Amino acid sequence: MIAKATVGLQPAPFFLLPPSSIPPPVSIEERQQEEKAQRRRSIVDAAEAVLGRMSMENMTMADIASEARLSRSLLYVYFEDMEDIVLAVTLRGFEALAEQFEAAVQAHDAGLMQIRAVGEAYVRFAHEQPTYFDLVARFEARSADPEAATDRERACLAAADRVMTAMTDAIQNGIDDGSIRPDLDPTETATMLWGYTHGLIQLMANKETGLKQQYGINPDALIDRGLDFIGVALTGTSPHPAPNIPTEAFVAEQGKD
Amino acid sequence: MIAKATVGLQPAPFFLLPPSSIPPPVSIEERQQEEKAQRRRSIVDAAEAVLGRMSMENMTMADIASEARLSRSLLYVYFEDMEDIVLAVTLRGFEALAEQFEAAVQAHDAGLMQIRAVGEAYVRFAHEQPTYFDLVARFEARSADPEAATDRERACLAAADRVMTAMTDAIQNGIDDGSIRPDLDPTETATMLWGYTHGLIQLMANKETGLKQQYGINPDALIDRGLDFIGVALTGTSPHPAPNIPTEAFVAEQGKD
DNA sequence: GGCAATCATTGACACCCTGTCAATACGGGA
DNA sequence: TCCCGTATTGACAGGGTGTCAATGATTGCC
Repeated sequence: MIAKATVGLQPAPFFLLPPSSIPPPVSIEERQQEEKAQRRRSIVDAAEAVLGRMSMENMTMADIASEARLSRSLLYVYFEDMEDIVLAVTLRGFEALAEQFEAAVQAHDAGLMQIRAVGEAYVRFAHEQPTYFDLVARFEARSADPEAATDRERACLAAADRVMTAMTDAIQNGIDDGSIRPDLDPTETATMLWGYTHGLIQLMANKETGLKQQYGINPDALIDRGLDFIGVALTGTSPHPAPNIPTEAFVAEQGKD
Repeated sequence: MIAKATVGLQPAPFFLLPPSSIPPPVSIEERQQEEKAQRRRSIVDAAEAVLGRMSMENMTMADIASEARLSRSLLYVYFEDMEDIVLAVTLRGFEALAEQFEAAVQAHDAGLMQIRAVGEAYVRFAHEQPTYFDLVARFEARSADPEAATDRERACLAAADRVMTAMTDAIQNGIDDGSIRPDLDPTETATMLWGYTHGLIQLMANKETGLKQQYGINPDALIDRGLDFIGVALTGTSPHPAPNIPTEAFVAEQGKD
């Protein structure tokens, strides 16, 4: 990760600065702000590292503090409580996910392919960044109070919106280019698909071994099949000219075999 | 709630029993077992009642004990810890859900209708028994160690299996009666659908207000649309004879508008 | 009925975690 | 060098958990 450079404000040449200075900031106050932000970042880094090796329920403030080599009290200066810190890590997770989704959309032309790629990106995300995935899942499982949201919660919701937007765009593209049936509402469908894929991937992530040994299910194959399944629904015709639902009489007839 | 009657073992008429006796048990040891079970049940009742008015994170052993009018220490005699108690409530949730699913399947003849009814039953369940739904969702979000499972965890998994079986049966019925396309594997498809519907309903349950005010989405309508969507995928043809994916050239052409 | 044994129940304790606050250390400006 | 505001910390109170020895109740036996 590369820290974002301060744009449009050139620092003095390094050979004019006292040795302890850090390049970008100019005024003292500015440097103090920068240091504060840096400290905040290092706390979030520490929390992320700890979450890489233990679950959230077991993590304590002391764990984070010792990982960051700070006193526990200091964490409360920079963050409300542990929930606040965890939300900061969660925000990183959502942002990483949004980037993956946006890249997936850009990598293809046809809308249907873009949606498929988004699904595959989410599978990869869950696999390669399990810490982030767990945090995103946890956030999705929380009931979000509409108005009464923290700044940090709002930031997560905004990043989640980027995720949704990527999917909405892909669906709109698909409708425009004819690869997705036109009777779908892009926003509504994106929401549905988000719920679907999240649900399926969460199921796979958590019940993988159980499903494998109890039902003989191959997780990767199932996910593939699941994405195919969504593809069928996206291309198929509207459900309202009802499909082949047999009459009760027909079913009774079948039952005689 | 009416306690299940002990079948096939008639108690003595109540006027022949000493006033303190409880009808069914015969031997003393048997009665002690029954009392033990009753106490366990009353603890789970208490936990369920408490969960009806506060979230799991906020609940404490003291809350459960006071609701059950027992000392906190006693809870540890009957259960390992709070997790154990909560799992017992979760088991009730899974069993209630399984009953709903089985009833939904029995209420219809055509497989596709059965699956639709199962979906609607799940929506109703989430709406009418939110405590159970939250517990089921929490259980689904936990990574289940395959072998290293508590007895109580195993019981939950068994109840979850009933849920899956109801869906598998419905899909098999649908394939047999022609209302569902025959190239689907029932078990695999049931797993997929469970993940999908759970994901969608969880999304709706938690983000309802947010989606409503940010995207103008009507939750109930979205769920309906979502079940339609699944219906399309269940009836549609196999994806492998690929749908209308436009060539890159075609897309480029479209882009010129 | 009385007594010993067994079981159910409880209060008290030690430990851990959280969140706060007064006290201390640090660094810039006069 | 000293003063002042900020950063940092140790120590504390409060509350939750899980355990254990002590107490109370019930049963089996005489």
